[in-house]
Amino acid sequence: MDNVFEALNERGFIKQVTIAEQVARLLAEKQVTYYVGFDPTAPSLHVGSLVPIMAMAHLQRAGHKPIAIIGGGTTMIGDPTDKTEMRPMLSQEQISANGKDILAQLQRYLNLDNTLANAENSQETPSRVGGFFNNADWLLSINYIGFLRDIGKHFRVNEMIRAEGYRQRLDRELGLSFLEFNYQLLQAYDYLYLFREYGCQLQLGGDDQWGNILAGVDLVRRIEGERVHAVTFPLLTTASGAKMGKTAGGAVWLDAERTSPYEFYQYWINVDDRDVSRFLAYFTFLPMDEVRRLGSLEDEAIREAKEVLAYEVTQLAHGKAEADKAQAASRAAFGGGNLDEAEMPRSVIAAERLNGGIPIMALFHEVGLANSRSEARRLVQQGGAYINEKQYRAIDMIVGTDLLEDNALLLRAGKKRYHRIVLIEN
RNA sequence: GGGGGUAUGCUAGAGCGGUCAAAUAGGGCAGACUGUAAAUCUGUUGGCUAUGCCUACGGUGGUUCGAAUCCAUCUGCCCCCA
Repeated sequence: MDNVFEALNERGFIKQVTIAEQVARLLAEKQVTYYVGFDPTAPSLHVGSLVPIMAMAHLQRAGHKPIAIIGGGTTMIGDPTDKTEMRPMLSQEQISANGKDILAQLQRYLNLDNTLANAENSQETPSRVGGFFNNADWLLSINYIGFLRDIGKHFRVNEMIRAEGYRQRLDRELGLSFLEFNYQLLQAYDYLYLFREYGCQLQLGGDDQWGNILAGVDLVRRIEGERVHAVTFPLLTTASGAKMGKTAGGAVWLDAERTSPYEFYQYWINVDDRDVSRFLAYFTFLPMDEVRRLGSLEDEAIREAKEVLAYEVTQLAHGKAEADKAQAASRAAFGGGNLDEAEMPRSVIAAERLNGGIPIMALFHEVGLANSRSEARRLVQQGGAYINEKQYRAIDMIVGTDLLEDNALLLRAGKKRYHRIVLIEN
């Protein structure tokens, strides 16, 4: 095993560590079981989760054993650390359904045994294959009095309220419900449980989880007398300060249904110049030499780096075929390539509708390039509406068959959003 | 349990009873510039069968010719006292 810890550090994954030398040595000496928790409130992960996923993948490639858990139990509490608001409470069915989808996504990056999804697939289990669990499995059945006596007694309230996350909530007017106050205990208990059942010795998470993770570290030490470890990732923001992975239409999801490979690719190729080298280090497996080379490109040349970034990340998330298509489409749309071949959002309409003519506003609205007719109207008025790369500014424009090229129309809204309309007979 | 405060558009946050689809900022969108970048400038930002109409200012019900603005009540949140 090479030095993964150093590799992770070099790639920028490490923000805080319990004891760096110990963790580095541990990872160098033997196979370590490590875990990361994922939020199961949506049926898909988004690009923000790629940081922990990539870190896990690096570790697994280095021979260590991952465990991914979804917080079916803790989600029912709501982590007060993300002080914005309480997370929505979902039913257990919903959470485990989401969990299945999330597992499928994780499996693109990690070799995980899908105990949760379908048991039939468990052939031989190589030792590196990781696990995937829902902490509801052990949290839901907890006996209150027993938990208080066994676990609760190890937590000092004065210590807890001194912690940053809680203090903020207490200082502000938001307040903190008793329910939320218990979140940390449950997360700590997860760690204890995974240590006991699977010998898990390392938990990784976002830096906002530091306090919660340490609570688990302490709990294991107090009860089991064993030293386990914690590593946090820096919380990613883009160079312009926005939260990573947010875009006009909302989050950038890993699910191809929610964010098409093309859009996904576009997200990455459009990142701020200043983010390119960091992102290459985080989100691709390219050797650091290559990352540094690409990252040092300047001005126009940096587009090469962005293209590599977009291609690599898309390939990891959606596979080579999709990445190739997304790349071709992007080149076509922005590099003067062949737009006809390009893979882009498309829809079909009946030929006879076009014979009658369709108002331009209705057309842009219908294909989703505008959220309402009013928005479409604005788009047209402001010169953002193009058909076959020709701008149309008249709101009373009627689109008819005369505009067809190869039996299709290429709509464009603004600079970057394309949509192809293909005619079908009947 | 008692007293007080607050609830506005994507967010934050103004808003004399009429001239409020609602100031301002951020965000979004579009245009110019450019490298599918950043910064900057300009326009725009509820919906629609569109110089007008409809729906909106926590819910409901009132007062009024007329309410986001007044009253009652309900709900949520916050603060103080117990």
